[in-house]
Amino acid sequence: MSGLDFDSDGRRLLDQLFDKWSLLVLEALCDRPRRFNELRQHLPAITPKSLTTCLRRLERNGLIERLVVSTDPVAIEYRITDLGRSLESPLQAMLRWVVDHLDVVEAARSDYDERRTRSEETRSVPEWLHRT
Amino acid sequence: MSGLDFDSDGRRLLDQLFDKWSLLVLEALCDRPRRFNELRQHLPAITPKSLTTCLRRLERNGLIERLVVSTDPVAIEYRITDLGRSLESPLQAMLRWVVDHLDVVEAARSDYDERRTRSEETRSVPEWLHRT
DNA sequence: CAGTATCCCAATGGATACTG
DNA sequence: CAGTATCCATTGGGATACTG
Repeated sequence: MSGLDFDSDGRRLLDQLFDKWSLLVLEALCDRPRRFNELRQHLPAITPKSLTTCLRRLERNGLIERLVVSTDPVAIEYRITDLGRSLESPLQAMLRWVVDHLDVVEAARSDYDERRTRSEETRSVPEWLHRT
Repeated sequence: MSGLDFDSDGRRLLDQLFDKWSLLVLEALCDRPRRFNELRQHLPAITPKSLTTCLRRLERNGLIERLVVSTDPVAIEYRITDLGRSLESPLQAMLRWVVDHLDVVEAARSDYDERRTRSEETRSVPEWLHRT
């Protein structure tokens, strides 16, 4: 009754879905099919290696397809599948939440850090909390 | 027009939100406030260290609160904040998608792996794709 | 263009034991 | 009960260079 029951399978699926780039790549492909280097441009910070890994995973999970288009110099494009499309709206909702709440989360962090540093002048804030 | 524009800030926020346990912990707290060991029971595989880390992060991001309840032996409970609550429905949607599609994703994987192993008898499937 | 191949480091997170 | 302290293994992922 407490909502969803996650056994280890759910846990692991979550891992693969939410790696560092998957959500962003998936969103880019929701928009329209794209090619490898288009995606690289769209996600400026991604390295070719990471992008490859990410695309293979999404493909393996059935969320996207890799298509070899027989044009003159063959083009390779990635496009979302029906399964991937079914994730679109939950995905968009999450991403939208993130952009809509960037500032308030940021504020919460400053707040937290300040309270921490004020109350205990001795111990400094663990820096693992600081990476944005 | 391609939807959301993610600069590095969005990227990093995503990191912190989607660590290995955050979503699950957050969901557990959406249900009702819980105490440390309650959460441990609810997430059987989590270690105390990971749970602590996760809770501190969520707290720092303003999604949950840590409350010291002055009962006889003091009780400590974690409860979701309004900010955290605002994430509830996108979160539930994502988790629901996952449970609803566990089997079809699983099928897609078997499919992918089989096609791979069939087409190239030589190279075996990279095992990093195998961890469920 | 669409990747692969290496090298390498930082960080996540498991296991375990201990504590106010 | 609610953590903290260590130690340690894995790995995700960046940088860079190379290739069919």
